[in-house]
Amino acid sequence: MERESRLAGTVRPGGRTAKVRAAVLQATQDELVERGFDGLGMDQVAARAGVGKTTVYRRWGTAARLVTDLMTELAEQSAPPPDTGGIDDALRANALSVLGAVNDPRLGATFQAVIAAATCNEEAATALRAFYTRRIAEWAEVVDAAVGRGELPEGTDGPELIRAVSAPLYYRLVVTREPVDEVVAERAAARALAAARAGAFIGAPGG
Amino acid sequence: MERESRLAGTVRPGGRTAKVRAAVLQATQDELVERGFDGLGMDQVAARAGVGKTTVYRRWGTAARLVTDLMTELAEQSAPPPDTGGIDDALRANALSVLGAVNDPRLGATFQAVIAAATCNEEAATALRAFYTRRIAEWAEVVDAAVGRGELPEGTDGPELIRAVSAPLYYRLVVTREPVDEVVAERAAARALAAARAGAFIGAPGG
DNA sequence: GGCCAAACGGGACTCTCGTTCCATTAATTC
DNA sequence: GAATTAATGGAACGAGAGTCCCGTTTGGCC
Repeated sequence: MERESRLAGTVRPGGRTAKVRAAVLQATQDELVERGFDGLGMDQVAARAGVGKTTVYRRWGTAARLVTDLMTELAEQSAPPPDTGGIDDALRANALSVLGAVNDPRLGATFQAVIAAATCNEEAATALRAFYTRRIAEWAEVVDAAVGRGELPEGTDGPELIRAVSAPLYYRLVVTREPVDEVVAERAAARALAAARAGAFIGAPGG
Repeated sequence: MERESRLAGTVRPGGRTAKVRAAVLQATQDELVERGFDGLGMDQVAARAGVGKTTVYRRWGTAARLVTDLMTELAEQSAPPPDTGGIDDALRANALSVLGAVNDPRLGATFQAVIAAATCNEEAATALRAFYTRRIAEWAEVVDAAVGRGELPEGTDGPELIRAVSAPLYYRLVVTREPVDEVVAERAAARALAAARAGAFIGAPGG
């Protein structure tokens, strides 16, 4: 059953409603760190936030929506890519920023939760895709600039190259569940760069 | 609460127990295709399999275990890598075999379910990791053979190269949820190969 | 074929999750 | 600051998932 909820776009911003939202999202993240996504109960979130469970159900409805709202909140706080330095530094910076996010206790737990929510909830999946589309587009500009400076072959597909940097990291995180450290991150950046320099990213229609 | 269940290693193989297991796993896969992992109910699986729900709870306990058992069953039916042809054909074959699995209606739904189960269940995660560890090791032998024939630089890390081929596919499947087709698969293989030829896979301690 | 152990099946039971109702509190408007 | 509207909170309710009990069926073994 679909429930009309405003989430971010509240009718009366600033005031009790905003306080409730902040408290609930905070409590959600705390619970994710301690119990993970499958252990996330609306009851416990409400109790932890000092809020009635009716309110949580009314405004979010499901655990997946709770996590989705938390992600969009955190997404607005992330830093933009740098526009200085060579492309090798930029790709390394990209890999390391992913690394920093997934290895941070709070962010990492949230990350895992969002991916878990996306695997069984279409709305969460859409939000996750939108987040990465924007993030990839931002970093792709850095690639375009590098192409303009002659650091990479003409026609190099920026979004594809950025995806190629983070793909190995997420593959380890989600599929094989191997630990991800600086060595893995830097190698991912180096390998993508090597393929790009060899012209392997030329001619792909961007997404 | 932990429940002792045998799953694959049944005390009395062949007979009623085996029939029940086959029927339940079949029903599980059918339900996954129709409803996905989050819509998987033990009741419905039991009913569909023509089996008492008590039996399903007794032997599997949770939906995650059901899916895990299904995966280990399917894992034993998968084809080994070819040992003929050049490394470029082999990597392409690897990417296309992943593609075939995730795009097959039944296998694809099961795949998604296993990953979903792994994100919120440690046992499923362990089974998934074990599956990929074995799969990667099998294909890494093909890489080693290519190194022996001089097709790739000495010291190329086989497991890492194989991971690099499938990583972009799973990244799309799980994280960005973009469609995965032959073009994407072949590009993934080509890019990994380009990086390998450039020596970007030399010197990584294998996993 | 008869005995025993193990697995299965049905039904009742409990408990958790999610919903509904309504009184209360806070924010906006005049 | 009084009226109005929207959001909150508590409590009771109902549905569904998971558990338990015990009688029945099946397969192994002599």
